[in-house]
This record gives sequence, C-alpha cells and structure tokens, in this order.
Amino acid sequence: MTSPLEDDVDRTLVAQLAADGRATLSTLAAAAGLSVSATQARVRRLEQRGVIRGYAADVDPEALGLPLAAFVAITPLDPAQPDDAPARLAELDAVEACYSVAGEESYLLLVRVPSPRALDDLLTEIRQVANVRTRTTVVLQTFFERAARPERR
Amino acid sequence: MTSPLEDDVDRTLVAQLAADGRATLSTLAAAAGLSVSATQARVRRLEQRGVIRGYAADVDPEALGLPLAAFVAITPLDPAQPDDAPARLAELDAVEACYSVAGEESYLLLVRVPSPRALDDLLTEIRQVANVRTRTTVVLQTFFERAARPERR
DNA sequence: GTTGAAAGATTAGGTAA
DNA sequence: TTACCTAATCTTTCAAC
Repeated sequence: MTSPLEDDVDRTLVAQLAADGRATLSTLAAAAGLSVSATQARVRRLEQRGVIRGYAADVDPEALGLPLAAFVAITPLDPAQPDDAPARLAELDAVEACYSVAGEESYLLLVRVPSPRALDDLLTEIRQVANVRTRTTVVLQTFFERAARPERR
Repeated sequence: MTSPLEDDVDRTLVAQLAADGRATLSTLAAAAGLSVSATQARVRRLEQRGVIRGYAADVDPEALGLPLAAFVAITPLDPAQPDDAPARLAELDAVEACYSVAGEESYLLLVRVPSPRALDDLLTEIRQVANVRTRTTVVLQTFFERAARPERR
C-alpha cells in the first residue's frame, strides 16, 4: 500500500511537512531546491502513495477536557468466539489507539478521559463491548509525544 | 498554560483542524458561521492559548523505514541517583513518546525501529543511557492511531 | 465581530528538456 | 517523465469601521 521514500527531495518534503503541516508550497520549494509546481507535484505524489496520510492540528488533550490518559491491556475472555474487539473499540471516542501486541495480553489501548470516574465507566464499557478482561496503567505525566523520526546516518 | 475551549465556535474550529490541518480559513469560516477574518482571529487565539500546539503531516512510519513499533516499560536501576531518564531518552530519535506511569515500572516508552535487530540495539542504548531495566512489548499490528476526541453528549 | 482591498499562495494548462 | 512558466483563482492578511 505504502511505498517508501524515493530520494532526498522526498525526505526533505516529508520532514518539513511533519514539522509544519501548514507549510506553503513556496516554503517547501525553497527547502527542497525545486520550483513551486515541481514541489506541488511531489507532495501530491507523496499523498497519493500513502506516505503522507493526512494533515492534522495537534490539539492539547487538556484543552479538550481529557486530562487523564491510560494504557489498557486487554485479554479476550472467550478465545473461541470471533475476535472483533478492535472494530468494536474503534466505536469508542475515548480510545485513541489500538494495537495487537505480543506477550500475555492480546491488545493494548491508549485511552483519554476527563476524570478517574470516567475511566472507571470506560473500563466497564470496554469489558462489556469487547468481552475482555482489562489491566490498566494510568499515565501520571506525559514527557513528550512526537512524530517518529527515521534514524539519521 | 493551556486554557480550555471557550464556546461552540472554538469547538468547531478545533474539530475541523484536527480532522484536516490544512483546512483553509474560508472552509473553517463556513463551518463556524463566521467571517473569514473573525475565523482567522479565533484560530490565532487558539494557537496562542496553546489549545492548538501545531500542525503536522501524518506520515506512515513504514514509508519512513520504521515498520516495527514496541512499548518499552522501564525501571531505574538506582533509585538514589537523580532521575533524568526522560530528558536522556528524548535525545533518541527512535523514542516517539515517553510517559511516567503508575504501577510496577516508572516509565513507558513508545519506540519505532527498522528491524528486530535495531530494536535490540535500541534497548541496549536505552539501558546504558538511562541506567534502567527494560521490559518490551512488541506491537504486532496497529489497528488505529488517531486524535483523541472529547466525549459527545 | 464585519467588510474590503492588497499581497501572497495554489492550481491547471501549456512548454521545454 | 520531470521540471518549469504563466495566468486565473483562491487564500491570507491587515487596515478601517
């Protein structure tokens, strides 16, 4: 689905847009050493190849009324029944991410809620909706959350 | 530092920009029912209040050559010495997020690397740099990673 | 908050290497 | 194909109200 970056121009454009999603084509063109229209064509191709999946404002969760984050590891209670837990959990707005993981548990979720009470309610809902056992690790402080950067050489 | 959203116009603008970080002011103005300039002033204020922390392209980690993700729980080996682990770990490009957590371990990291071998090297580096013990949970599949959404009412 | 006009950015269509 | 040029259209900005 996604093809890798092809050259240094692509790398430059992706790095610039990862750092500033609203960078203009002329800014990008200057950084990449291309004309504006060549830059435009490059960016479009990056979008169409799925390298750039979209653009988003980075919003402070606290401003949204979601100051409490937690990791929830979940284990299906009935391994026999069809496992549609991720699809069901995607319906819950509080669930920000869902990973299948190696180890004792099957899935790991990152959730955000307004309060401890709301976390309790959410865990109850997760257990019911997905028929799972939960093990929750509360986030006390977020030191940083940023975009992954490819290793420099 | 960050003030909460003030009214429905703010909520609309933030929701639109979270969904499309490159939305134009005229698009936003139409969604919010304001003039373009009033919209611009609102967005500026949201940025200055820290509600909107920035804008970023959402880049596929695989295209960046980072197909392997893992959660790394870490425990300081020497509780006596000053704990500057988060600051040290921020230096490592492969470390995407760092949280202080409740529970047996002190911190939880999300890391991205090119290969199992690179994960091994990274864990060695994390142990040395931060003087910690690590417990790693490999991500097998990412079902979704998205922006947190405030609960609807 | 609104309007409006100037500066700047984006887009599409055409041309050349 | 890939990059570039140009002109029309949109967008952003900032003044005045």
